[in-house]
Amino acid sequence: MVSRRSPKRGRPLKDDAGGVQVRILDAAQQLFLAKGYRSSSIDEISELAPASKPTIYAHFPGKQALFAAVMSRTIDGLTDFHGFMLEGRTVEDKLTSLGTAIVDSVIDESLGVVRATIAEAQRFPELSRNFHDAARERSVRAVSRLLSEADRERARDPEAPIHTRRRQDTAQIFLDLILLPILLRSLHGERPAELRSELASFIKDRVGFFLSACEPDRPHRHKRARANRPSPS
Amino acid sequence: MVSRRSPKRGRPLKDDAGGVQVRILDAAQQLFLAKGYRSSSIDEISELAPASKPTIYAHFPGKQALFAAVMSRTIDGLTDFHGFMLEGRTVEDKLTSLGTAIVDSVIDESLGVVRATIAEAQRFPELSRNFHDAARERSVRAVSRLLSEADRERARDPEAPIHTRRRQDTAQIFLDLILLPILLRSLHGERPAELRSELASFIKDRVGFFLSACEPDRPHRHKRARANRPSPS
DNA sequence: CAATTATACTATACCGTATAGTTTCTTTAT
DNA sequence: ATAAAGAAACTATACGGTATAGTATAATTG
Repeated sequence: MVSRRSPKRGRPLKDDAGGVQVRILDAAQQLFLAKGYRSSSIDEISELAPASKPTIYAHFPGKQALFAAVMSRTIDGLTDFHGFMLEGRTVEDKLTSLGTAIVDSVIDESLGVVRATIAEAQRFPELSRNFHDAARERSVRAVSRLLSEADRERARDPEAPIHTRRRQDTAQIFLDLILLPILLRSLHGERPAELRSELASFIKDRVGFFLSACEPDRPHRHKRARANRPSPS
Repeated sequence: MVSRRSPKRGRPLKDDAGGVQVRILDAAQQLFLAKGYRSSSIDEISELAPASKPTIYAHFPGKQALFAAVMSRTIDGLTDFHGFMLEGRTVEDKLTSLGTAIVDSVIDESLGVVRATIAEAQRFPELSRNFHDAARERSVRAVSRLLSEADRERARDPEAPIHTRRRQDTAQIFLDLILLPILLRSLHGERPAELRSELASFIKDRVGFFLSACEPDRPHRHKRARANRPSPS
């Protein structure tokens, strides 16, 4: 009984771009992110790669190391929002488009990693912490830069650099207001299709709230229209 | 060779308050929440309860059912913030104490359930969804009520009921601004000790931002300090 | 020679069931 | 009443079957 499925054996072809290691990482990533660490077996990875088990152990000392390698690689490949551009005329439009782009990107790319790092926070504490810290820092940096840009466009105000620190806090708030709620719902299994229907109005709402706090002179859409407000006392 | 460890065997005493079932659920909860579904074995649970394996299977049809039972019970036992009171003189103080209480409560009670429901969102989709939806709804309801109260105390304004819907949105924002970031950091393994040091200033900051958006006339602490603020042009 | 494959193997872990024995509560017969 | 019989709930232990991490061996190919 010879090989039954694939006649491919022995040394890999010279042009096996990337090679076995990448195939192993790809397969492992797919399974780990979909089913978690404990429920993904080396045999499955071996079959999916495809790569024989000994080969896997030749490249990685064990399952844990493979998981760690997969996660680092996945994290490195995540979008960092630095390429995003601000579209729209008003500040509100700009921020809405930014929020939408961020949410979309995270929903299609990062859900698996986030779930995996949270699920395995006990088994791989350092990995989980590092991922979260790195993701936060990178996203805050990028959003912070974009917020500065929006601000600079709106009113030429060159005294900005002083508030760099504060501006990062503001960027963090922007992300927490818009991205986190959606992220949490997605992590709990809400399907993208259901989300998308509410997304636009949700983001618009949150951007409105965000601007209410940032722009003192802005009419306050959130609580109640200014006109209706009787002097409160 | 008779029983070596515990002489307790056979039919349970009539006043065996709670009984084996509770012991099983307790043990299962401890393990499931700490190590996840796949990494907790029935044998371990049996040993920890303590309860023999047949007994476990007499009470629950299988591991999945046991997990589901554990999660429902855990969810039912979660604090729903309804007993919380508003302390402090100013609105700011009231909201700060509310935020602190909520964050504290979630950090020491709910982390495990949240992690588990997220981790097993693929295996138990309904459970995960239901948990998230219920938790959201309950917390929003409670916070919403407390916000109304704070508002009513501040300015006697009995026209409130009209804005019920909006007020729930506001409560949701309050939670998203204050609870979610801390929750996410905790889920990624940040130790409570590290968090506590920043907590006070973080919550104060977020409450400030929240109020900036809600109270039009409020001085905007967020953007720049009140004292430092030169008339902004 | 170097990388890889197929295959078989070891050792363990785990779910779920089966068997037999123990203790306590409840019912029934006297 | 009280003793015997039975039912109920549990324990300890072992077993079947499967899955899984990791290793060993020999064959194959560039």
